Amino acid sequence: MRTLGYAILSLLSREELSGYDLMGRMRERVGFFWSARHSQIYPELAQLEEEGFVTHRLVEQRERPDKKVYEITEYGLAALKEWVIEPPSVRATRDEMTLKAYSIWLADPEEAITLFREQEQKHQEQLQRYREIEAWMKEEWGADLERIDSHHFASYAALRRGIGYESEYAEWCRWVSDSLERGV
Amino acid sequence: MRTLGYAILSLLSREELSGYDLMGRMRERVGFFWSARHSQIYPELAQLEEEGFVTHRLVEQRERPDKKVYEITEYGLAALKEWVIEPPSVRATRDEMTLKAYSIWLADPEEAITLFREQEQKHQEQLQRYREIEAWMKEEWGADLERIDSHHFASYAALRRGIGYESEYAEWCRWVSDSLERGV
DNA sequence: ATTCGATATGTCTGTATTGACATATACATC
DNA sequence: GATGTATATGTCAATACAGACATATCGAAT
Repeated sequence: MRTLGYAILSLLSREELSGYDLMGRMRERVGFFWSARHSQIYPELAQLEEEGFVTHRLVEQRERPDKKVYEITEYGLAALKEWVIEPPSVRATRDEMTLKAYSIWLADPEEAITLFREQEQKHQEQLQRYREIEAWMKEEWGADLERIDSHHFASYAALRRGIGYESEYAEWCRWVSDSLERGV
Repeated sequence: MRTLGYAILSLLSREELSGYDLMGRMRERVGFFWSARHSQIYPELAQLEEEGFVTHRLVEQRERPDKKVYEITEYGLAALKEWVIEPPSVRATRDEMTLKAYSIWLADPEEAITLFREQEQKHQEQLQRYREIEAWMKEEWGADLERIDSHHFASYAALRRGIGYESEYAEWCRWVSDSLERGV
């Protein structure tokens, strides 16, 4: 199956969601390591349903347009459980900034410094947002964060990756811009 | 222009290469942050030539099949220099392991531990390879690594990102598997 | 009344990327 | 002579993904 399919199942295993709400959850919860536009999500939901991984029911609403609420099936949950412990499909890491760094010797140092300082700032800001969520999780969920069969633990594990990633990225940007500044 | 086009230009700005040799260089030098199959590289070279960024000449060989050797043009070098200091196009980070971690609460702990230990090992091994290259660079290039207009500095800057990335990834995998083991 | 924004669900086209298919040369080994 | 491997260059089909196009409901504000 498609990784996007599992990303959707991973959200539906926690709560029932409409396509629209799924978009929001995707952005909030798993957006930093998997994302998709609605133009990809709606067809994927249809296919998941065709394959028997999810079902939907129509929910009529008074104050908003009606919606289709999707629920994971037993079969879908079983597929998700299997996928979780399988080795990941080898997928090339692609990072444009590292590629730019590889050609940084051709650049005007001042302009390169500006670029890397800006990027450092962006990753620093994202890191800050994650740290705030981390503080909130610890406050709100407490000891649940250590219960490995709790979805709170799983959320925290993913967040830790976000923190580590942004932290390392910001540090690297700082190292590059500092090196450029020393070399000017 | 396409990022792959710049990846190719970044290699051709350092040396002339045939499509086949470009494949090799791509794998060795920038493979960990940008990669492509030959089925993408050959058409890309043709398009870069059509757009005036590169030119090629035929080189006849005796002990091997003949080849097309590509060279970056002045125009191509100017385009590369501009691209290097431009902010990167926003590209979604996608990481399947983090997505799996988000659903780890559904998994059998023993099997999850195996998965994350294996992944830790893989990233640790890659980190080791990078550290060896780092040692070689320091030995071989010495003070050049601090000359910001030297391509050796740029190579080192990219390598540092690889080291940071793998180091952080391995550490995260270890944290996850240790947490799972404590929780069993 | 109209306009705007949030909610809600879709389709379509183009590009990026992978994996398979396809072909040819030259050397080394069996 | 046959087989395998590295070198060398391509095409083609399918999938993944982004961005644009398209439509409709409902509440709030003008």
